[in-house]
Amino acid sequence: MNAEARARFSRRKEARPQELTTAALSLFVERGFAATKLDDVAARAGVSKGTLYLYFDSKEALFTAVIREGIVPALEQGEALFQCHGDDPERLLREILLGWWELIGATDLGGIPKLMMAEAQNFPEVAKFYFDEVMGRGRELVRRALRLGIERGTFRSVNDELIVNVLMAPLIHLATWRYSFACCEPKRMDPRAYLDAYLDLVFHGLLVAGAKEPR
Amino acid sequence: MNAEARARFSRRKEARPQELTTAALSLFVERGFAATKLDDVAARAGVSKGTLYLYFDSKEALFTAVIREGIVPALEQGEALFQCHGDDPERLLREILLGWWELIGATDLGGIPKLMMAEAQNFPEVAKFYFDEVMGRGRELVRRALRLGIERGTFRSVNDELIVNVLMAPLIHLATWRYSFACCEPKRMDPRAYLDAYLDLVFHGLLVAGAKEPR
Amino acid sequence: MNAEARARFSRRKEARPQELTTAALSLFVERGFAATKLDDVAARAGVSKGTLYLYFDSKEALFTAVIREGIVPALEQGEALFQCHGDDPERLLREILLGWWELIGATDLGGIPKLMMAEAQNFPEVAKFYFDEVMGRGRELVRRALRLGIERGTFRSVNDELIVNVLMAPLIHLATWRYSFACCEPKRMDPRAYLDAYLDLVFHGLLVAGAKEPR
Amino acid sequence: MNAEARARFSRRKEARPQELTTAALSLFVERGFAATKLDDVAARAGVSKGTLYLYFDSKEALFTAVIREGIVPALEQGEALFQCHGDDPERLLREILLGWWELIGATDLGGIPKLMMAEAQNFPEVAKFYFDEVMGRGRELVRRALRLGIERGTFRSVNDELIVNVLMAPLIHLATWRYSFACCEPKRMDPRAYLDAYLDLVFHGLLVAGAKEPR
DNA sequence: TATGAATGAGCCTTCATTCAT
DNA sequence: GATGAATGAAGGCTCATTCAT
Repeated sequence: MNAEARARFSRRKEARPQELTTAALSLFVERGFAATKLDDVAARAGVSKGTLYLYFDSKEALFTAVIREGIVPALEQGEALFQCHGDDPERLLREILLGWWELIGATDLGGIPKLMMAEAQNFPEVAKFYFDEVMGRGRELVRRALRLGIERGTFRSVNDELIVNVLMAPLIHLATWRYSFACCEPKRMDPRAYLDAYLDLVFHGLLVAGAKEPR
Repeated sequence: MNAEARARFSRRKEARPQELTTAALSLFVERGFAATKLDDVAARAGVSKGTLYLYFDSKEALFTAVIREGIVPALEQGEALFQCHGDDPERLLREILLGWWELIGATDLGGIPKLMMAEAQNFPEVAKFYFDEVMGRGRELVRRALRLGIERGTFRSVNDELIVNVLMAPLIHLATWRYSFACCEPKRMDPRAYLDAYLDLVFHGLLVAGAKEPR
Repeated sequence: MNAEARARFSRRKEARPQELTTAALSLFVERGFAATKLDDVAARAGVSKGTLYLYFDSKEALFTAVIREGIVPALEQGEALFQCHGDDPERLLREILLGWWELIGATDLGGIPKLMMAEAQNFPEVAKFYFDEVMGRGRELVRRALRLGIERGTFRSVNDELIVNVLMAPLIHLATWRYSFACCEPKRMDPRAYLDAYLDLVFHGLLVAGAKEPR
Repeated sequence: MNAEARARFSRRKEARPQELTTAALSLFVERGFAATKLDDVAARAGVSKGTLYLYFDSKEALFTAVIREGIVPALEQGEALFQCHGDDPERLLREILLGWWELIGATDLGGIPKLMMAEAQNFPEVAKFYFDEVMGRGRELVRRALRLGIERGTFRSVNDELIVNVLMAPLIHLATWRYSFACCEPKRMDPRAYLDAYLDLVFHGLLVAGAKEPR
């Protein structure tokens, strides 16, 4: 085997796990874990059923990989983005929330919250990991922005611990929507308009009365 | 068998379907539809597996009944409650939102949104029914309160169609939480405190700037 | 369900495990454990594949039951038979050896030694049970007869512990033969003649020189 | 590549088949044919799984080779050894029986009888070959010694055809033991002591009454 | 009406076999 | 010749569904 061929081959081999988790994610989100057949996962990834087992020990191991390896990169990317905007709490918070949507909610990863909520009780260990490492880190970003705004007197003095959940809920809801009731709507909801209405409400609710209008 | 015994027996017989849907709901919510075994549903309802088929044609028919017969009564009860409070939009909206929590979110029915979201794509017809008849009617209640407040000049002029979703999301999130990540929390979130922070944010966001502080 | 029907039904149900272990034994002996399909076991027992799992948790549990429940009754029967012949060592030993053949070797149980030898390393726990509870008890019978003969001066003073194995080997060999090379023989070996030659050799080897000819 | 290296490499290449059959034999004996994975055979031989198929067409072909090529050389060696001792039947027979143990029973080949008995019905053609070419030739050696002894008046007039089987059984039993119940024994049986007890019994059983004590 | 033994289609998983490198 | 990734047929096991009682 010459070097080039090995390289191509090897590139293929290294890409396999992600090809498989991507295929698995889309089907798990669409149908749920138990209702998804590994045959279909393999077919969507363009390989045979047996190939799956070269990379994952079991269906459950595949699920774990889908969650663990799916979202951590996006999370790290997000954390990197929001480490510098230290001076304007409103802008910082707005960018974090919109950034979540653009980096996760609007992408293929947007189904992970739905999937993880549906399966949390069936996979307590994965749920614990997701709760601590994924949700925990995401919430910390939001909370720091809230605290900064409160300290600066830009935001009202809210309970940041609880408000984080309230703030995230409509975003998660919107992401989940695409994989649940979207097809029931006669005319599709425009995510952009939903986000505008959401941010408008949120910042009117957060900014202190005398502050200038939210942008 | 005397008349009283017959009556009790008959009451029992008529109660069977609901005993079964109740058992099924709790398991469907906990594990998901596909991962729930009819054996377990029957056992939880205290009957044998075969008995299930005297009342429901199939597992899917059971699911349909769980959704259709589970939530419509609560919905009707809710609609009846909120038909009269016509004069104070803020109080009306607050009571609708809190009422949803108390009548649905905090009860055994609180898992239905989670269940229905998870299975919407597997049961498009049930999802359509739920979207139109359950969510549609619930959203209509909220929207009417919003419109009233806007017309009266109590609320800012928001896009009521979109804001309804934003308003409901944190409530649904809280209800779903109990069946997903609640067990991951080191110290449990207090629903009452969450609701207070939520309503505080929402009404600060909705009331016009000059209006008196939300209660 | 009336009493008679229930009885017949119930008789059926109680007989099932043994019907299944009997079918399994014959196939395990014929093909080996790993090469035997549960489909075939079920078919031979006249039931469907799923029925097997009403009575045995797994293929391995079926194997365990085949061994444990197959041979212990025969063993107990054997022990009961040979508890009384205390006065004539030669006759006692002869009857024990022939009795083993008639009660086990020549019956459907005759394949168990072959099966157990083939699978001992795959099922160490079952092997331990078989070694201790089955072989151990069988060898003890033979050894007691040997000792009695030695004490009485009928048998030469041999190492009874080791000779037990030597004595049993040709019997086990004959039983195993039926499930291995029997079909390779152009003309079938006559078990009766084999046993006669075996006993003739054994008693000529055991009896003290001066003793009268073995019968 | 210099001549020496080529030679070593080539020696290696020619040794491959035997390295593979040796690895396969040990695993087949330990676990049985069906329960042995070719992955493990290849790993034990230090090659990759694909390499196996350069030398054997299928798993069954490997089994055939294990039996055919494994034991025939030992058999030929044995036949060569015992062609000359024509004058002393007792010594001849004793050396044949002990020779079988040392050449086959005590070596890696000792598991073949166990393996072949277990798989005879699954591989009728190999069984036929083994029965005719291996067992047949071995038995013939023993039978000739028996006949010689009977003709000379050293041995009693036994049915040599049947007694051959009786004589071989304890040896095969001892060889099989190592691969079955050996690990169940609290204290291991000493093969040498077993063989002594066995030969003592056998020759006391065979020699005519008046003959001098067996050695 | 109620039961629970029986069924068999279907899925996860394994592993002998192939083949591109 | 040697490798090991890929294949897919086959088998253990589950569970929704049926039906005799």
